[in-house]
Amino acid sequence: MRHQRTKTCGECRLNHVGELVVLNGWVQAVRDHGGLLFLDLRDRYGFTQVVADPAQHSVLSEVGPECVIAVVGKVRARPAEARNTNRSTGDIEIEAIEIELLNTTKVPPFEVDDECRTREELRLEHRYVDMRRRPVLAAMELRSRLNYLMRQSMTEQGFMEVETPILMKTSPEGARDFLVPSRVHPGKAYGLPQSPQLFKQTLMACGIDKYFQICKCFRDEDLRADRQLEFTQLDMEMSFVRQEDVFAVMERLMTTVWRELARGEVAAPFPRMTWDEAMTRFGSDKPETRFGMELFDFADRARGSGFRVFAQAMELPQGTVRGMVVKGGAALSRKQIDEAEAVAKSYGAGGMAWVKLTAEGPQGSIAKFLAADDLAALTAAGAAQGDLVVFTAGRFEPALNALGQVRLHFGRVQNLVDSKLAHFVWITDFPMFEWNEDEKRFEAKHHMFTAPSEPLPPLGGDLSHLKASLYDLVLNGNEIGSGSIRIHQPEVQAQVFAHVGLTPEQAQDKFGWFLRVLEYGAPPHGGIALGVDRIAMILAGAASLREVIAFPKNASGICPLTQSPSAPDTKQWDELQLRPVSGG
RNA sequence: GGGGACGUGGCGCAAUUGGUUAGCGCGUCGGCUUGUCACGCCGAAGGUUGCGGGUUCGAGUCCCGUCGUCCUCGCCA
Repeated sequence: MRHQRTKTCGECRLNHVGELVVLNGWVQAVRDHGGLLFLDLRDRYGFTQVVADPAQHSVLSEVGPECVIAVVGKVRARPAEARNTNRSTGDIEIEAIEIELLNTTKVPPFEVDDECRTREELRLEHRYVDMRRRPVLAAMELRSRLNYLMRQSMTEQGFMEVETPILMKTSPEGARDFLVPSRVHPGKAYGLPQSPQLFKQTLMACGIDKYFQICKCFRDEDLRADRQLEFTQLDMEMSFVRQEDVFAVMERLMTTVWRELARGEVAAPFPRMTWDEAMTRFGSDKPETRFGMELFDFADRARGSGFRVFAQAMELPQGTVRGMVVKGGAALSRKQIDEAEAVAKSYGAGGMAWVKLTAEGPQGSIAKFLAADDLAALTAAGAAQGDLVVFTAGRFEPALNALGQVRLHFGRVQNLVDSKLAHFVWITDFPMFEWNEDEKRFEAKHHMFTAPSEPLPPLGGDLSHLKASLYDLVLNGNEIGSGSIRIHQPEVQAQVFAHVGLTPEQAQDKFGWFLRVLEYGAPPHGGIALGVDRIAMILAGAASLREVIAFPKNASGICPLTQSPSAPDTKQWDELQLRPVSGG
């Protein structure tokens, strides 16, 4: 490169007129008028128009879109009628004196413009072309700002950033670990962190008091639009605190972030809602609170109902029947109602009962079973003529969850959500354990290090109603953070290990080192981890995490750019004393 | 592992009920063009319709299989 830039492509204005400048960048477009040629030069900072006489610059015959060039030239004002008010540099242009071709390009796989006119597969395969597009660049810049604001807020609030290991001990519960085989210790493997959980708790025992880290976490599970194999967390932990202290730190952080990046004020403190309330009102532990259509309890009416599905549901342990009023829903077609039922079924409901309240009386699958008292109960729940009422029946969580999903479905199709709103809400008092039907045992709902909010029952006792000091931060129906007050007493920790079915030997083998941490004066502590990718996605208004990750994996976990994962060669396997079982 | 959608020149799309030589826009290449900024005008090249098999006189279109991408259920402490 002979000519190094003295200005970026977004820099020159009328006050630079007359200056001799050098620009470096990519050719966005060439407009050849024969005796006069215009060329838009682009870099991260903007576009600048270059004017040249093709006869004086033979190199121009080789220059096309996405070539990399240097332009030496003089800034001049454009003729008044030729100014471009759509661009910040539109009042000036560069009169080319010399053009240096820094690199040519193959014909790009797609055009570099703001509109996305190609499939994502191709964009990600050629991310180095795709990211030259302004919207992609803007998402990357947004993320950079987000990282900066998070670091700044946490540092200002007295938190210390500490890095924890990526190669660590694998752990049994929770998501599947990524394993990294050890060469030096054949047959053994490190696990990549699903989160730095135990290290950050250990840092509390270390006396760090306030820790944070923006860190990568890894979970070997199937991907989704909002889930990647590796993702970024803002991880934090603090000592001698109650959950309100954690909330206050996060509220200061999020209000700052929203003020700076969403150009909208968010009021703190955020509303709080217990898990029971979220489930019963919204049918979700991550309620979308930007519209109403709340669920109501129909259990009392369902008991002994002539409609057998309702009556039988009430016989189940934790059995319930819940309803929801869809305003104006009596006008919906059978097909639209069937679609809603399909949603309920896809989330495990046996079906979705419904009744239309029409001028001719109740109509629909369960109309004939509804007595006057039942109809009065629907009216009390807010239903009126012209509405549709839908129901699910079954065990508490599946029945409510299915109806909650139907609620989201109607919210979408009826356009009930104002997408400009940002509703933060803390969900508190989660159940501590969850019954795993496959393994016939209780397992931790969050993780095994969460403190119970009440004393643990004796071993073998019913754990289903036990609540934990466990909380999620929810934004517009998205879980964006999850945390808890932790166990800091080794005896309590040992009890929890026992309750989830770990023998003392297993507990020692997997977590003995951590029990010793607690035995040497660990302080009471708690914390939270925020999903940075999801927050960036919401701020960017993107539909997929991939839009805010520079080099994301596709839905099957393949990196479209590098084609990882790839097959190690024989020598690599040999060094690890490993070999694939099948040919591969 | 299950369900759904999609796959046609480099890119985005079209092609009636199975029927002529698979068409259009963008891009690419060549020519013309001194005020464009999605420049314009003229011309050209570019296709194993993802892959394999089948039905048929005839398949982009129908059937079976397979691969890939996306969405999703399970899964994700």
